[in-house]
Amino acid sequence: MTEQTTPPIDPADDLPEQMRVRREKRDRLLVETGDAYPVGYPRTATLAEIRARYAELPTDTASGDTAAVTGRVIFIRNTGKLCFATLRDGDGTELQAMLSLDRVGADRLADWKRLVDLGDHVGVTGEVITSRRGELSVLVDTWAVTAKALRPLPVAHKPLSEEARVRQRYVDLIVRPQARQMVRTRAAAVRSLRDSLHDRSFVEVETPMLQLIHGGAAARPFVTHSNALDTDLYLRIAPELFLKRAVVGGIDRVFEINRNFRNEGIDSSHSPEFAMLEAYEAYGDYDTMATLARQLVQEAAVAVSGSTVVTHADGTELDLGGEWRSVTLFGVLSEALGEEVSVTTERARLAQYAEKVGMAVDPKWGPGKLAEELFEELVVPGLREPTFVRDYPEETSPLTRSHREQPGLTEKWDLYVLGFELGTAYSELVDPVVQRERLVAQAQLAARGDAEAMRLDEDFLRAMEYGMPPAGGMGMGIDRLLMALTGLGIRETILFPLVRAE
RNA sequence: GGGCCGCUAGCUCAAUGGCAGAGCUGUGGACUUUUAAUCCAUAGGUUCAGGGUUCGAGUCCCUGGCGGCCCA
Repeated sequence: MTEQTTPPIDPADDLPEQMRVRREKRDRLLVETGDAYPVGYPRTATLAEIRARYAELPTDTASGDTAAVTGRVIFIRNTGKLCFATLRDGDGTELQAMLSLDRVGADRLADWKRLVDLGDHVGVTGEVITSRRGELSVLVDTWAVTAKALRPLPVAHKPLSEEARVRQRYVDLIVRPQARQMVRTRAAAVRSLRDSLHDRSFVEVETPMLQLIHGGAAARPFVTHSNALDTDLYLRIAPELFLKRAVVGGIDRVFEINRNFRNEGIDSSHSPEFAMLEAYEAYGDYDTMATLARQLVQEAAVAVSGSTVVTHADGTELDLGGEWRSVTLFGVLSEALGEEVSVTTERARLAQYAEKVGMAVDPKWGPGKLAEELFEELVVPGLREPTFVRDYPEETSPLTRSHREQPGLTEKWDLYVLGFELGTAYSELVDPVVQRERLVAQAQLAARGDAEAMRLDEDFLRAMEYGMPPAGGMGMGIDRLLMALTGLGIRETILFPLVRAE
């Protein structure tokens, strides 16, 4: 129940002291200087421009030039008659401002000490000089608060808790250079992917996020609702079926970089929304896609770090250069088991291996799925260097062309690095009759309650019946790529990852 | 879904069942060359929420919330 007659309690009354103090400073700025949030500041140079222009200015020298600069106060040291502040620009460049009694006068010096806090945005105008310690500085004549911060910054030299970093990324970005760097690293990597694909005549398209039927992968979808159509829609789990429609229509080299949504677990390597590159190339196959994937990653590494050898946050190096190791699924699994297994190995024997290593076996798994599970358990954690794992069983890859030489296998590879899957590619299945058979089988699984199985997409099958050229298709996780390039967890690579409500 | 660990000042963290603390931050003061400045003084708490045991609970028990790790 709301009491209408009494005025609401001033929320400021209930604030922690430090926020109350900052609000009072804001009020004083409004009253005494007219504004705490002016429309701008007559800036003549960015901090980076000043740093570049006066890089050679010797210690304890006055340049004779006046500049007006802006930045967030990230460091402040006030003494009796001389104050120092470090300003930082959005690009991370820092520059010192110095306020001396003889330049700004007693009143404005007192104002500075009284009203300016760590975290405020300010503009300062004065001569560009170097301090006695050689620090490039603006010796201030006039200054203004351009945006008063009402919340204190966290302690600069203690790491924020993991949770605070993710929930308040804006604070993380202010206090942690690596967080700012990740934003730019990610942008550089994504830009590199686009440039590399454009260089190879791939056309970028955007296909539906909202789909009537979700398909192209095995995953549980998010469901939403269209009021206009009065029908449920799915957030896409993959763009695959639309990109193939585009190839049918003659977009021979096509790609999309966009988000997929999977209504599944959230942990250090899984986000419910994740960015993905998918590319299709008419008259390509899984070999041309392997070359493409390798070049995309190597060019992204160079774009991000200048070398195909990337250095991770913990200091370890990862060499992404050269040709990459290429193995077959059953070859590398046989190696791990110490005995030869193949796609024709009976399920019972594979189940024995699973039991031996203490793996839980789902009775619904066929021999192909069982082999893949064994591979994931025994082999994947050790795949640190980039490795193509080729030739998966037909059983688990319904949208993949059968192997041109080996019955029961498909022309599919998964690319592993640092023990996780970075990408996957197929020689695409383009026979519409076989495609329909396999999709019908999947739909029957769905009817038995397998939420991950695909429903039958008749429009996709109709498109295929018009004839899709032979093609290679490839998918790569963008967040995973950033993990490979930086060695960080997925929540660090995503600027604003989904978190539970506070 | 299961198990374990955590949640205390703005931030990072202490505190045998017995007065809820430190550093940084803040506030007041000193200091015209600081670089995580220094010195003096000082403020700041619904200990995640609710319930229970107890003379007494941040601490023990129960329920819930949020987070992390491991497992499925």
